[in-house]
Amino acid sequence: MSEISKAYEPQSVEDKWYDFWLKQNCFTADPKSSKPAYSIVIPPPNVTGVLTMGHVLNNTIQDILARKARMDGKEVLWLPGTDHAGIATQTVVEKTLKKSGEIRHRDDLGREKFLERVWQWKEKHGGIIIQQLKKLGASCDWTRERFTMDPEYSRCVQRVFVDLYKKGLIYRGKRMVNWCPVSLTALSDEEVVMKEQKGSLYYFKVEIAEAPGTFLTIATTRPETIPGDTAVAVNPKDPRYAQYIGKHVMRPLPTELPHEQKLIPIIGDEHVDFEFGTGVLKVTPAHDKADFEIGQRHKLAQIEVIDATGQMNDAAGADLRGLDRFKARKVAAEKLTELGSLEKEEPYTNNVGFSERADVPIEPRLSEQWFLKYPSVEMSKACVAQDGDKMAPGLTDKKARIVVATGKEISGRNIRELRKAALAYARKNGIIGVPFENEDSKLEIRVGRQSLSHAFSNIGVANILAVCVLPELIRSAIWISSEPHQPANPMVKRVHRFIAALRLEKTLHSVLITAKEFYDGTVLYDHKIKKITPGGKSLEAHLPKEKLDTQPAPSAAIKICDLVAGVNVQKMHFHPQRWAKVYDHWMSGIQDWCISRQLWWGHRIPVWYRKNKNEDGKLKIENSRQTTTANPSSILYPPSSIHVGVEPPVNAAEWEQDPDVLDTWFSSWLWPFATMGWPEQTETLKKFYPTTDLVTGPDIIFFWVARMIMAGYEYMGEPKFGLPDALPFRNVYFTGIIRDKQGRKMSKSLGNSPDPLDLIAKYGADALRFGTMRSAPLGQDILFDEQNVELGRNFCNKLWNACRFRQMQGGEVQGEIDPKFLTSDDKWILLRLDTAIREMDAAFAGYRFSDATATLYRFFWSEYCDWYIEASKAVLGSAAASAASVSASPAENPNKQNTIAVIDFVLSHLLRMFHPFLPFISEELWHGMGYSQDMPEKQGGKTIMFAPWPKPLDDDFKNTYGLSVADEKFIETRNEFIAQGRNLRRNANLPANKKVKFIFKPAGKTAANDIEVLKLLLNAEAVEVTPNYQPGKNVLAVRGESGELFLPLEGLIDVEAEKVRLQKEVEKCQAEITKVEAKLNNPSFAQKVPTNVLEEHKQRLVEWQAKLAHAKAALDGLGN
RNA sequence: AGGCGCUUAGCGCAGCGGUAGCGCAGCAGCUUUACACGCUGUUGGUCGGGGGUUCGAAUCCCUCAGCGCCUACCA
Repeated sequence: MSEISKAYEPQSVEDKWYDFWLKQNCFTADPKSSKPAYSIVIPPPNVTGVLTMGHVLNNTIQDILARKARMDGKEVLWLPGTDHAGIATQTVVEKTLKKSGEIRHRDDLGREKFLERVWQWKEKHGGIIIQQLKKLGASCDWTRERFTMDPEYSRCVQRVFVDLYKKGLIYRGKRMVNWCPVSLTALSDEEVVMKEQKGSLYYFKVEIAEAPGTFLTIATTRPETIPGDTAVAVNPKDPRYAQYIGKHVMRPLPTELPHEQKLIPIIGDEHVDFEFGTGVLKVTPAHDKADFEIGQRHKLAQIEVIDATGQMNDAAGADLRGLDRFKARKVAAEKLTELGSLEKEEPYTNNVGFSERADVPIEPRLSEQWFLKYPSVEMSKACVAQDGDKMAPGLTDKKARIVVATGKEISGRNIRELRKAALAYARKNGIIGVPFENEDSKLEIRVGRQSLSHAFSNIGVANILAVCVLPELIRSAIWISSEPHQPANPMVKRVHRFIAALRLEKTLHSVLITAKEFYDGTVLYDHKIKKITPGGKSLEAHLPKEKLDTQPAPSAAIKICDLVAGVNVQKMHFHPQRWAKVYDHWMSGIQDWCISRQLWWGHRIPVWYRKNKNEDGKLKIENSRQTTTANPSSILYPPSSIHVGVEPPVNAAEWEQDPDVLDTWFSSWLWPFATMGWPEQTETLKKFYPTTDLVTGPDIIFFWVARMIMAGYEYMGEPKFGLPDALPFRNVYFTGIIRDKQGRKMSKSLGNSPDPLDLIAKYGADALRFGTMRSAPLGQDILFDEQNVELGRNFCNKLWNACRFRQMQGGEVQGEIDPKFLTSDDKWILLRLDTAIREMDAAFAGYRFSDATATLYRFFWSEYCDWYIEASKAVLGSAAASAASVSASPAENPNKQNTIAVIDFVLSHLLRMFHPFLPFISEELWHGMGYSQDMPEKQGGKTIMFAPWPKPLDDDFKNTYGLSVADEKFIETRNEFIAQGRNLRRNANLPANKKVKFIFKPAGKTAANDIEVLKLLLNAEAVEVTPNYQPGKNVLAVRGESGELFLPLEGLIDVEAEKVRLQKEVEKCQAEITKVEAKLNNPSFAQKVPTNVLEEHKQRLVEWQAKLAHAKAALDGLGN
């Protein structure tokens, strides 16, 4: 680094070091290492995707975590890979082929040929995003790169399918699914986005067959589905219509049907909202989810009138047949008008589900699909730490008891409000039982059934101190335990969650709760013996039975508190934690997952059906796309006609494989362990599973995070892995969403999404990383502004030049600092470094990366460069002036040598703190400055990547070098003083380049160097030290702790500006004094306030009074 | 409709019970020998409105308003 350029040029540096790291295998993870493991799996990007700002944010965070962990001495695995992204990829390839005119439909090529083309596409575009990640500096272990359609990975997917099938969790069924008429596939609920659509609400009347002349009016947004109606529903409680239940109406469409086929029944169903529309609902079981369920309840027929492509079929009648569903809507409305049935049409806006990928309205459609009942739901739900969980450990302390014992009044205008307030209070303070309002609206603490319900729903398992389960619940609990996948009422689910939570405590894993124990009374979790105490005897002994339900008084509750404490479940943490609530909510209402997709690109379902010849010679194989039969129940195959297995059946010719593939997420959810060699117990799994952190966006919390947790429990929880916990990761960091300056989402159509590669080319990868991280506070969306990247670039340049400055002082790296020669500024910067390291550690502990960058920015720029470097010139400059030649050795001047040693000390720490954020420039300077030479080969000698993360300075260090808070305080007040001195110049209207003479009247003794620093930082011609100086007229003056500083104006400059400034100062002082005095004069203030605060205020008053006196004196000095 | 979050200087944010702060932008002045991708100084705020608790509120509570996100959706 002898000829170091004036500006940092990232382009020449970045590739060089990335290649170096790769060649030296710096990113590869060794499962045999004795170091503790740190692991993270990349959220696999779409294999054919390109890097977006979202990826930049996400992967920068992961890289920061990985690099920090390496410096902490961990064996780091950052496992990269890509996702085959079924629908997205297939759609892109299909579009491209159609665009080139090669095909009109994928059927033109056929499955095999089409897949060939997708693989070709993958080969061509698949590597792009990986290369881009490398540009960003991502330190992934590329030797372990995985793709979700790698042969081994595919095997994992099939194995899991087969396993879940055998467990009875995967079933095939004819259900209402979200059908995409463009992609021609079913979608999961998560792949459907709701959008507001303007349309019409059509009111049409139908005649009641049994009461000619009587009409019912129905409101609908979808008249085209009338031919599919098989009933009309009203709410049985609706007095207007209840009388008609059981009668029939004439369905107006299709018109050509004979009379008897137009008759459909009027049914009563609670689902009907009598406030909406007319209160009469047409029921189309084949094309609406809710209607389907009504149909199930009333055993209605299902008539499909819309085909897979969104066109009306024969059943829709002659008028609509062959029409597109939207066109058909208009035609149907016209038809109704013709029939005199349409009463009115009003504009109406409603939410319609859209296919996320194809961006067209989905069509609820009956079809045969594969479904999964999620496994390990209870464990997965309970393992994520919820808000307030952290209170659990302290719940047995006084705080928890006081809440109850004090019986604090909580008010509310009505019962509902009262309950809300009570719950909020309980949540905040820890509770025993749950505050509950009784018949007189008085608050009481109730232990019992109601409290349980509230406790579970509102406070979360971890905060519950005592739980008494009553018989009614107990039966439910047993039921749900034996039927884990049955839908259950909310109360039962809560109980179940509680039990799951108990089981998470290892000692409880095998505790069985018998029906008798439940039924006999109460079940308790006894914190002391860490057991559920059966039979409820322990509780009965302390609490008379009648108190349980009726007299829940605080005193009773306290007794329980002494005996029993809550369950503390803190396994996995979300950052920010509020996402845990979202997760919990979704897990509570979890629905079976439709896992089959009518696509070709993906993992083909490992199910084969025996070919059966019909009379016509055609193969009789269930094909979901052509099924129109109305059998809603799941289809059971005799074992001889279905084969489910990883391997195809023998006599393959007699079998036909299911044509469908699996949802992409059905492979992604295995990512944390399928990438590590599962189902074998590999070295990698042993060492690196569970992973430490996961970094992802909150938008895939359901798609991916939740499912990975469930898969983790289901598959890594097996005894053979011997894991204390099966969860796939310990922390989940949710990034914000990147938006543009105006707060809009980045999108291709808006063109507001910059290409990260352009930004890297323009500013450097480090600049992009730093700029992004600096503007990305935990838990908030990020407004992207190129200015941030520019700032990152400037920052790198500043760092570059700060190091350049050190280089220009010459000499070898100075390792030894001699306490004898430390200046005040040296001590100060060392103490500031200590603070910075501590702040960094705190920021990392809380995943607050923007705080970390703020600390780096402040310490390096505002403290090190602006103050320390400038002050150090007082020491360095004098020697430099006398020995400008290159050969001049700092050794000739021990003061200079020592200051350089401090600079080297600070910079070598600083570069390491920068490294996770700025990997390239920190590495370049690490070597360029020669800091690598002092380090052991494997700890920074070869690369800064493995240099140890700086530790805060310990007391030993501080004692050795005589660092104390007083040193810090001294420089800080000195700096304020200098700022005021500079302000004097400014107020005297002196141009910055004009050298003037200051007079300094020290308050105590002052080191010579401190005076020199003063001169330098004030840009003064000289600072004369005159202990007895008496300012005359027209002398500007400021006062600080170390003394007074004067600037004689010698009649050169007008003093008005300074007068104005001083006047303002006087006013400010007076205002502050008034404020403080007002407080101090308040008798209750002095009485009630803690003494330290009182002292602080008194001290403040003295300070402001002194300042005021000084300002007034200065004003007088100017001739007032 | 429910849930969550946000509202502090022109913009982006921090502070979360004890003298209102940071960065950017703005303004003024500087080729001060590391850096103009820089240096120095500096102007901007009754902390969304209202009420309450407190000796003391940007900070805690209630309430209203606006913005955003998520979940669920009524045909």
